Amino acid sequence: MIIATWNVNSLKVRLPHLLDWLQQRQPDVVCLQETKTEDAKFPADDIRAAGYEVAFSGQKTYNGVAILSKKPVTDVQAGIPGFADEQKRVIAATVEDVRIVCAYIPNGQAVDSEKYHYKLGWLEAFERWLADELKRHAQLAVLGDYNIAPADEDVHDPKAWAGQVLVSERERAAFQRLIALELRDGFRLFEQAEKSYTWWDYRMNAFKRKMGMRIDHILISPELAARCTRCQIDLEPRGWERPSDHTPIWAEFP
DNA sequence: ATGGCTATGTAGCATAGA
Repeated sequence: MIIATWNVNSLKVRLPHLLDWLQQRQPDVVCLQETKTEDAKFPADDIRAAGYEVAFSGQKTYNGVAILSKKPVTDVQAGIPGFADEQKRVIAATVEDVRIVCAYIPNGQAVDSEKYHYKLGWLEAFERWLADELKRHAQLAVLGDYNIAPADEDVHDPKAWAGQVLVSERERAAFQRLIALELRDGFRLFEQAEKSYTWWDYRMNAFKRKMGMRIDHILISPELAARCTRCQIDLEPRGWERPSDHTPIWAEFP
């Protein structure tokens, strides 16, 4: 089984890229973020025609998440239980024996802004919920755009970014609390190339200049980690015409 | 270099992303 995550930055614009990538990579499960599409306009028929079941929770203009799966999905849950949030940032579903959580964690805008505090509160609720999910599901995978670069090696210019949103202490501490629940950073289970990133700014040729950040992650429970044989960032779609600013990352469980 | 790009909603720019 291959599970993947990709912030598509508008599913409407990126649908051709998504369909090409599904055809090429043949992932079993794909988590999408920033679909920016209300449910009534979700392109479910195109995705089903490509051989995937799909569960989605979206809104106009902002946010929006979806889970695609070749196998049937059950127990679909949108949003964090008990946490009131207008923004469509989470959907979870079970595929075979694996619990999949797809998350678009808030950006936070700037340290100590209103949105930053929303991000920290959101992460607190997320952590509480995941602790509960871990008790119920031995095989748990939490995929998505975390909007946190966990360590300096995940940042192209750590000095320039020091203390800023995406790398600030409080955000990284929140990320480490997820790890402390007994979730592993799938990407770091394996040796990886230096300057491995999942997001590059559209401006200033950042992708070509390798000026990126690793902010999209696949966190997995110990039982899944024991089964994981590979975890890779797929750079190819970021080089396509009119790309998302994020590129997919996937993990394999034979 | 406090800009630089892209997407959306909506009709000339504002907001948001990261």
